[in-house]
Amino acid sequence: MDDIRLRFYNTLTRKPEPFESLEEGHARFYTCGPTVYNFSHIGNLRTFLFEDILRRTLKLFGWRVTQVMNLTDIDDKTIRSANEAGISLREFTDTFIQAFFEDLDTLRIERAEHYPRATDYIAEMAHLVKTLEEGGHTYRSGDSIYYRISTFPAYGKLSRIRLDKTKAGARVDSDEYEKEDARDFVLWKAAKEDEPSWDTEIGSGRPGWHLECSAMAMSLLGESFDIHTGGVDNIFPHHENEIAQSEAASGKPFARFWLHAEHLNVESEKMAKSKGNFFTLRELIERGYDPIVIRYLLMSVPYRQKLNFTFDGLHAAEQALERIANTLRRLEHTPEVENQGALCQADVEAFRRQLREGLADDLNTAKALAALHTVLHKVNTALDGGGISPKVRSALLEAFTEADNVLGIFPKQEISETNDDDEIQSLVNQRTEARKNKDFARSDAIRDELTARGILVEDTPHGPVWRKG
RNA sequence: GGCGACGUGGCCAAGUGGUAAGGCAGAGGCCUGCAAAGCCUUUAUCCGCCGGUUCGAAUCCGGCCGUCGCCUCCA
Repeated sequence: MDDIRLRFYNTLTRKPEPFESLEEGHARFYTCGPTVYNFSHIGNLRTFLFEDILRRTLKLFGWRVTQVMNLTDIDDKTIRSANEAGISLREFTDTFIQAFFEDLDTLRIERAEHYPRATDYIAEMAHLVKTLEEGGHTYRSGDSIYYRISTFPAYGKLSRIRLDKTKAGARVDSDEYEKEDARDFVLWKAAKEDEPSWDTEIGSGRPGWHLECSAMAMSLLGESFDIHTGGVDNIFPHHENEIAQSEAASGKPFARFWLHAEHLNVESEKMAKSKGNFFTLRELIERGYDPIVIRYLLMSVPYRQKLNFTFDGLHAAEQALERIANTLRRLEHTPEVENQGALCQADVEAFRRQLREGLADDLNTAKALAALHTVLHKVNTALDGGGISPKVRSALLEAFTEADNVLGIFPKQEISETNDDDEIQSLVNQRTEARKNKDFARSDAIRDELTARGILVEDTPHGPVWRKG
């Protein structure tokens, strides 16, 4: 299985490329994180989930991973919202940073190694501007500092945008500051009275958005690293500007791979507050949806495809997961057989291979999930037929653990040993007794009572199995 | 106008030259005292349309139609 090579579609080259890390065995990547002025919506989370699959896949393929995800805790929106709430910026963003981490946990998204806050890296940002100034890439207008795009010939290499062909006047620049060229962007905003500002080596003010990511990425990962990710909307101008800043300052290539997650639509429409189809994770959970169902749905479509988030889709995901859980439960409650069994080692190996091939193919989660469903079907058939031998069964469980380390969708071990377990077991036993005596009226009555308590009983060839429904 | 993505059965979706994975939903059946779970059978001679290349295309090329995204701070 060592022959399977990880490949990613690189926005920079617009081609799939085999992944190699700059540092032997160590993959370093930077992911644009949330602007913490609100709760994360499912579109945000889709991108964060894609990054979760990325880091888990890198680990599956043997890399040590260092992931950095920034927290943008200073921008126009955070400042305005904090002012409206009448609290400090720090206090305001703390709340949403905490909420953000809660949402990650809810969706079983693994923690990155670093979550730098923009406001903790002001000195680094100022220093980066200083370097750019010394290199002649900037100019000042008022007390603000701008990046002069004409000094960076490679500008546009990521987005392949040609600024001279861009539709003129498509959008009026609302910035109050004076720029020499409409294409230039602000690195450093002059201090204003009602805004937070910092005194730095380049003067007093606050950082521009693009600057934050360049400074934090280079501080924590170095001037060159392996992968940079984000949503497709970041390609231009954000990532283009990051490249311009970073490479002009360091003289070295910034990130080698650029991976971008497509957006998510809701019921075929762009998610927007004005359309009433805007969902935060919290809202969906309040409506009674299991976070794992949401996770499954979000990963059922590969990250570079638009995903149409629908309630029908949520139901389909729910059913698919139910099927997975049922098979795992069957496997757990069915005794092993002495003979060869009806599932062979080769079936397990085929599953492991297909899972890896799917993930290696630019994180094709749809393919990976299909591989899982295929092996699950084989398991069910075997369980109905010749059974599964101890040897194959243990290989299978190992393969499942490996798969779930990447997918993260298996039901968690139910450790909820409630106080009435004995009572329920007693009822189940009484029902079994009644069935033995063909007293089906009584056995059905007991089953109804259990159902009312939220307990589902299933009669298997190996006796009754019950669970909380 | 510039750059780009996409169009596969009722729905989601895999598939990038060799003859349509998988899931959900529907129908019939097996198993079951009845259920539940599971299994079996069944639903695309066809992959937006037209033309071309090829022994052979959903997959390559050209045109058309349609949907969508970005074009200065929205994942």
